[in-house]
Amino acid sequence: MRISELAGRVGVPASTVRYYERIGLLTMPERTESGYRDYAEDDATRLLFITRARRMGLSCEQIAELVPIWQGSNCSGAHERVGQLIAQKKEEIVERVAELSRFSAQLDSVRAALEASAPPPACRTDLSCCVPDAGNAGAELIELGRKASR
Amino acid sequence: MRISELAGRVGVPASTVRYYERIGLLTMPERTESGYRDYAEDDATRLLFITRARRMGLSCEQIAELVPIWQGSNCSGAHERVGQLIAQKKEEIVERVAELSRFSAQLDSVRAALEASAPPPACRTDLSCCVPDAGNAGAELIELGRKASR
DNA sequence: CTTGACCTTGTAGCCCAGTGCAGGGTTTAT
DNA sequence: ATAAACCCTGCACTGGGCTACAAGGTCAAG
Repeated sequence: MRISELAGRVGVPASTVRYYERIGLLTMPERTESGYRDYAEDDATRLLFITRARRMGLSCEQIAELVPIWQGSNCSGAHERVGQLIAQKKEEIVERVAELSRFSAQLDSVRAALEASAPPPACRTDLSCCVPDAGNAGAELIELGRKASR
Repeated sequence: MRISELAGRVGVPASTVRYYERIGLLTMPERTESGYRDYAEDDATRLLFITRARRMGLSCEQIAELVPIWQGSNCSGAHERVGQLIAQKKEEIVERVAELSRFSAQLDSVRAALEASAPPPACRTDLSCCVPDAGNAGAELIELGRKASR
């Protein structure tokens, strides 16, 4: 498939695909007679992995380290390195989740404070005040955090 | 307290504190006779909030929107807006946590695949070995990926 | 056989979030 | 009273991750 089809499927601009190739995140694809890039299905999968990892806040450099492992393509001495890397990533994730739940708690307390301080009538003209419960997201977060850390 | 003490407490360079002031994330503090910035305790709390939010991947712009709310300082018509914003942020957080835990699971399955395939001794010297069960791990990742995207 | 949509390379530019001077002034310790 | 350690402003620069543009080649439809 041509570059714009690949890009379109995954939802990134073609320029980004070329950029990923340039920095080595995507391998150089086959070329047609006339020099057009010609991608295989695998490339779509790989690009998808990359874009997801990006959305999760991994840098291109980190992804570059992860991709060959994900594709199971690098050998010699990789085993312990991989274990190391994965353990490290998971630690980061656990820490991140913990921070997220703390942040969520902060947000909760702000809302609680706002609701507790009966909004002075002056404050609003009418506006049936203050959001209904935004869900027990806090508890859910902690639960998720525990799962993630196992 | 002076800028470097504030910065030191929160663990950022003083230059970053000045930067946050410049872009409006931190309000301009008192000044000493000689023009030095002179911070109060509150500023430390606020800076901490900011750095946490940054570490969680919020942009400075998003934080700028959040900070005045967090400090409960803007009234008139803020109530429903606040609730909205907080609910939205929390949704984002929940989604983010979910993604993180899915990613963590992906990493687990990669490691599991690697460990299952007892590292062949040949692997050390012979570059042609390459992780046997890689294909399987890949499939699993794609499966996980599909789940994630739903 | 031309028009328009695609592709190529290369280089340059953008935005964000800082970071690092230069060229000064101030405070504190010895 | 002098050195070290801080502080000030302003401006330039970096690095990551794209994104746009120029100048051209390819290809299918009308």
